[in-house]
Amino acid sequence: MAATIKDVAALAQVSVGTVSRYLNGYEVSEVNKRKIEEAVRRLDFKLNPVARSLKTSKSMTVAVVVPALANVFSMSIIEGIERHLDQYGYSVIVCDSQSDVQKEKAKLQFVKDKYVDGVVIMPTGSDGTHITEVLGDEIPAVLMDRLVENAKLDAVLVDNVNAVYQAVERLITLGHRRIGMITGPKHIYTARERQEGYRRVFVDYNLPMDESLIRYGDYTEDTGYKLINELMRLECPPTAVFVANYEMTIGAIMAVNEAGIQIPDQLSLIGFDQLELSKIIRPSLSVVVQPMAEIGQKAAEMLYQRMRGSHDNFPQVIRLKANFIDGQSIKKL
Amino acid sequence: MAATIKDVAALAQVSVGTVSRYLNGYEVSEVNKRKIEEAVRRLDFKLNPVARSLKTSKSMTVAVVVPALANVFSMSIIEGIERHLDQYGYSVIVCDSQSDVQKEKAKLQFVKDKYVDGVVIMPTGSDGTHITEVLGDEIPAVLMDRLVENAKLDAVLVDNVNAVYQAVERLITLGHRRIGMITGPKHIYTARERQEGYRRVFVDYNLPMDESLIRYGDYTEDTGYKLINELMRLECPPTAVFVANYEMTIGAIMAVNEAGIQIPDQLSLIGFDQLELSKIIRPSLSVVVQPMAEIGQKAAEMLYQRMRGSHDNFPQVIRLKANFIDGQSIKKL
DNA sequence: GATATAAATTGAATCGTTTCATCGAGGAGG
DNA sequence: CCTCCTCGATGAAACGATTCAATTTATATC
Repeated sequence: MAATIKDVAALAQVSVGTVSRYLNGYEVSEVNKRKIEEAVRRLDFKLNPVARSLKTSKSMTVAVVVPALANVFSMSIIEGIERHLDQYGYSVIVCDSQSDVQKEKAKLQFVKDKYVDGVVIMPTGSDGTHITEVLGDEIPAVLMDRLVENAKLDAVLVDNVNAVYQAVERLITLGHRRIGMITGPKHIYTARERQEGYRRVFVDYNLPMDESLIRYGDYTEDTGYKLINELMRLECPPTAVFVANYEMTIGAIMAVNEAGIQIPDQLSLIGFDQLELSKIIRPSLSVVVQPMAEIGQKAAEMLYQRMRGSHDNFPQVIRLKANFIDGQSIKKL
Repeated sequence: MAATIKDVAALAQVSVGTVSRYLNGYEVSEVNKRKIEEAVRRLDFKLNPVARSLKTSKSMTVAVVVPALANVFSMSIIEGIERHLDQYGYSVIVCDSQSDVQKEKAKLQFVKDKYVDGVVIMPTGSDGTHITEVLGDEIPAVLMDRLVENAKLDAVLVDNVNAVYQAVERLITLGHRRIGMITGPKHIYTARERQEGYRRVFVDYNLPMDESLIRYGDYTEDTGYKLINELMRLECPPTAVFVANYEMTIGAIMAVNEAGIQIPDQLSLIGFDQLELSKIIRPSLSVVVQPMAEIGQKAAEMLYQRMRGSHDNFPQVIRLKANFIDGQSIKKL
């Protein structure tokens, strides 16, 4: 059906080896070069990447494994990755681990078996044993957003500690003392970091910290809703709440709306991740936003270097800054 | 390095042909079956999909081409596709055409050259000539969300006409007559459909329609912002506005907030696409929501049938219903 | 037990590349 | 003129599976 390298060789009257050399950018004589180009054109020859992969064990494909595809965070990152790797001829296959470590492992095995050249992964658990276990060290992997234990890997992270620090510090300086925090599961890296940022403010300002004001959700809308209600029903409720991811922020806002709590008069609120929140909600919500496209781009860049065989200062950890966007959802006490 | 089918055959003392039969689910004698299973286990044998692809010309990969990755609509659909196709062992390559027909064509060529088994595409233009031109008819393709001219293809669409009809009808029955509409570019299928829904209500209710109240944006936040301002600055502004996609809805809400326009008292508003909008905005926004996951799932299902060689009633067009979610953003006049 | 039929097995050819040992031509140096 | 190099060209052997014609084995029938 489609022309093969043999057809090209035959038409150009050279050996297949020569055609292959030409196709892979090695020196061939001027005259052969012209003959081959002519033949390629006349046959509309396209190199078969599958056959090539079989020989080279390279697929020009990378995989991105995330706990969920359909959220702004994942997709912005994936867009960044796709855009960056596109220029080098790589394609990106996406995998949804559905926040399940078993599934994550299965997906890694799956893409490994498919001979992907690299993977960027947003791990779903705090342990990374299975990652290196499956991928070995032939397939480069880059972590993003979350660090894991028991796996030496490159990573692109956001400085959650200081992002949260900044937000909570703002609350403190405006006079808040009872500050609620709704964060993620203790076993997730980013959640721990965000919590640490919170803690540090209290330490640095030498203020007492009330552990009962920290609530651990699972990064879903439902828990955001539930936990803020818990906080507000305390006999001495917080005057401000910081919610440490997007979905939970949505849930919290819903709860607040339903309960008719006035923001910022009755409660100051800081959200996470989505600039839009600040723009469409009234009063405009103060939020911590992460540089999502940049995470994707940096991860892609790092992975690309590794796939090209560079082992410079491995494992490398890049930390990007998050921004605190001040809105009108904080009251000065 | 990794075990091959030959190693398995050698260890099990059968021919590679038999092993292959076993692996592909054909009948093998009980005793051979056991021997092969034993060998597979001991060697930790994994079938090499690349080698298989070379023989079968199937890559067990599909591509999804969308105008933009980083929006909820695309990603929800992709999630639906990935989830559905995962069970059959397919992987999903994502491609961002950046709303550029040229790039779309290039991406199609790219994935075709990679031997994908099928593609689902959300076309960026109204013409589909390049799609069939590139893909030929060996590679099945399914359109989603938008129909194109000059290409006979399966498609999964949303009944935009009636979704919009429902929303606008609601406004009419509540007494609104000057109803603004902010829709997409005239050359995009969904935009035309949404506009048609609007028009029909006026026809059916035998009411005069003011063309100047229909504004054509480009589905971005910016134009949503700009166009609603234009509408509100008319000497006789609309009492209600329907915004026909998510990004423009965001823009419109921003503009409304900035201008201090009270909803629904001074203006009734209906948004699009995102249930969240209804939940977090006060007063809760009435929205038309599309069944995004279902679009992905149906598209995947159709594509799967085609990839398996079924040609039943081609080209098949599936239309899904959108839902109108009533909020508190509409005032009874 | 002989024969016909069906089912399971074999092993080589094949898919379309890359790679590598080998070869030949042309140029430089003596 | 001869030898030594260098470089491009050659063609066959991989890569790891599937497939198919040919062959063996098992099963059924009389």
